Amino acid sequence: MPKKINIKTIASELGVSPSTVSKALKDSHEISVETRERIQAYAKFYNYKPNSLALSLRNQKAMVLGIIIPDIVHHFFSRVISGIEEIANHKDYNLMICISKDSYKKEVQNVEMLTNGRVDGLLVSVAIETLEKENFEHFNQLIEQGFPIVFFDRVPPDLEVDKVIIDDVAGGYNATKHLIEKGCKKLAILTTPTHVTVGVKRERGFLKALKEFGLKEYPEFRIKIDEKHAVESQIKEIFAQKEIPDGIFAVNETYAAIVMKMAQKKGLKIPKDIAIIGFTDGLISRSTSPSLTTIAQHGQTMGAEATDILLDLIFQKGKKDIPRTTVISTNVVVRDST
Amino acid sequence: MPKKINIKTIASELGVSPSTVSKALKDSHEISVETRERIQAYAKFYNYKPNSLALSLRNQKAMVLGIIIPDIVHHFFSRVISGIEEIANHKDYNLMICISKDSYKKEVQNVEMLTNGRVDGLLVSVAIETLEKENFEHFNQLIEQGFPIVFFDRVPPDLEVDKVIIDDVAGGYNATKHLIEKGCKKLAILTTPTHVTVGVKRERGFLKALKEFGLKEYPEFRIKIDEKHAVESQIKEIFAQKEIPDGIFAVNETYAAIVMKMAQKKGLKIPKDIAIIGFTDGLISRSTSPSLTTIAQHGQTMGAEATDILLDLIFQKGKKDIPRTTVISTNVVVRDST
DNA sequence: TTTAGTTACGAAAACGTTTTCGTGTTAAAA
DNA sequence: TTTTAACACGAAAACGTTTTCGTAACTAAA
Repeated sequence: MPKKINIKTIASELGVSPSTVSKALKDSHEISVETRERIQAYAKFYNYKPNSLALSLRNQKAMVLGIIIPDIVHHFFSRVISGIEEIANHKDYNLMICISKDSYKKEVQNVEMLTNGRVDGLLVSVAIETLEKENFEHFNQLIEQGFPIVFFDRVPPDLEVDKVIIDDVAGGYNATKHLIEKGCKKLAILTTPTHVTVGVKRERGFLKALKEFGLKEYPEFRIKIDEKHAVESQIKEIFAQKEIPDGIFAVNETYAAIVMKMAQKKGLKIPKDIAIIGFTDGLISRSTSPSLTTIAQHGQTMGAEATDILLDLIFQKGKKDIPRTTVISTNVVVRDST
Repeated sequence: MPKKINIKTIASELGVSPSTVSKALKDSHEISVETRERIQAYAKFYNYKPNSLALSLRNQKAMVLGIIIPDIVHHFFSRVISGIEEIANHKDYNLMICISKDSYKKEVQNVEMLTNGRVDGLLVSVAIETLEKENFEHFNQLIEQGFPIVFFDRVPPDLEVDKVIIDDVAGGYNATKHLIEKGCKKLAILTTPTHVTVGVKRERGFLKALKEFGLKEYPEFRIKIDEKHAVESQIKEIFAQKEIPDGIFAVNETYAAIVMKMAQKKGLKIPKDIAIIGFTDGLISRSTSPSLTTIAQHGQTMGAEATDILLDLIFQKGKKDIPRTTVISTNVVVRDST
């Protein structure tokens, strides 16, 4: 098989100019039928494909969307990407994915590398370290330049920018409400440190539900889990009290699965002695025994929605609408743990 | 903030030529110290970043690696990508990910789109449909052109090309051996249709172990699951026999989790009545009750290994070594289901 | 026969870089 | 004073396209 071929070689090989070749390949009527066919046949035979880089440079369009996520080994993010891919693919856009590993530095690097002509727009879920630092300068510059960008899931709190988020407060509220409706009175929550926005919001929904239904708050049943240390030993606190809760809301699947196992090890029956509800309807929820009632997050929908917005932004570049925040609602998936 | 700036604007703004700017930014000693500093200061102030497309076009290097995978919502593939990312990132390469959705057509499109200057090399796990069709023409062309390409996990069987695979036969063998050592005599296997190479290989290992240890084969306990239909009803066959098996080898995590639940529903104790072993050490295995003994696949290692090979290929472009097949070994992760 | 209008193609610029090769100026050596 | 060398910069080509504009040749109308 011969090496990769380009317009210039076709031109010189066929004794015409590059312009003629370019036009012929686009079926321009500027070129005579014979010449056109001759060129097209040659191109087909040698399997000519235009160089994307040259095209992008010329057209000032990369036909690529950039994604920056904290982690890829993560069911929810995979689903989001899947949603993004679906929409992007439909409009002939391709994906360039970078992983920040929740590091501020890597995120800054990723942003810089992607926004220099490589991509036409950016979909970002912010790194935890960035959220802790509260330093969004790298995004600010882009936004002021009018670079198309949409944030999803983990978003910078006070930035005037398009966002797609899960309705975490409502999710937390509904999860709690579900537990209460199942008859739980003493509720525990396994949540995250305060800088993880989603955890905080779910917790807020939890508290809201408690208040609304007139249930007591048990501070000793509110565990903020720091993943830097052993998760189990932190959860153990719940069972160390003289009175254990009769319902647990875990702000993610993993915590829910862990606490379920720990409870079972203590001889507690689920949901009879303790009901457990998780967040994120991933693979884990289905495979625990009993299977886990959860709040489904619809990551795919989130990805699709964010991409729709981004493509709008790219398309109507220039005239900027005011940024909007889109909320993806959740729903309770009832299984056997409640 | 001003708009994005480039070398030309810097040049005209500062009354020098583009060449001077380019050299100054690279600290060339061809340019006087004052001019250099003037240009660098200006560039820094206006946050100049070179356009990657132009660079790639000029250098004939994209500094991007292409990945084609069948699916991204898949723990194993996520891990592979994570491994790829780690190595690639170390060498300043970025990732462009395409998802074939196991469709032949999409895979061909992906290959074409990636290999036209956009990426310097390709990492591919082949779509199921392609394996069924046994049509690898789109890869053949690349290989003959000497385009750097490495296949992983799902590889084209008879192509002279670099591959990184899991030692599935050994994995299946070890899984089966483990069951036998635990005292199982009547072994069942939940496997895939014949065109899924990995399933077939794991099954081969299974059969090899049976033979070696002198155990009987039970054709009625060999279920080839077709995911196009309800998985449960196919598995049910196992329990419909008058004698049920005392050990089950599932060629993936999902089947293992499903059969475990079904067995439990029949009132069987695990591992007392039936031992179960899965394949792929993912999230599910940890969260079932009892937790699942599995064969760990080391997806991350596979990704890293494949990337190492690909980068070698890219680096020593031209002088082609003979293609090698690298085998990533597995190991048994013993948990509570056996 | 002149003019106007097609037809069919090529030259050149542009996208944003880098790099090779000149070249004009100045300073040092002969 | 002339030659040589170093210095500091610019022009231009190249990467692979597309597109605007120009124009030679031919055809048809006046």
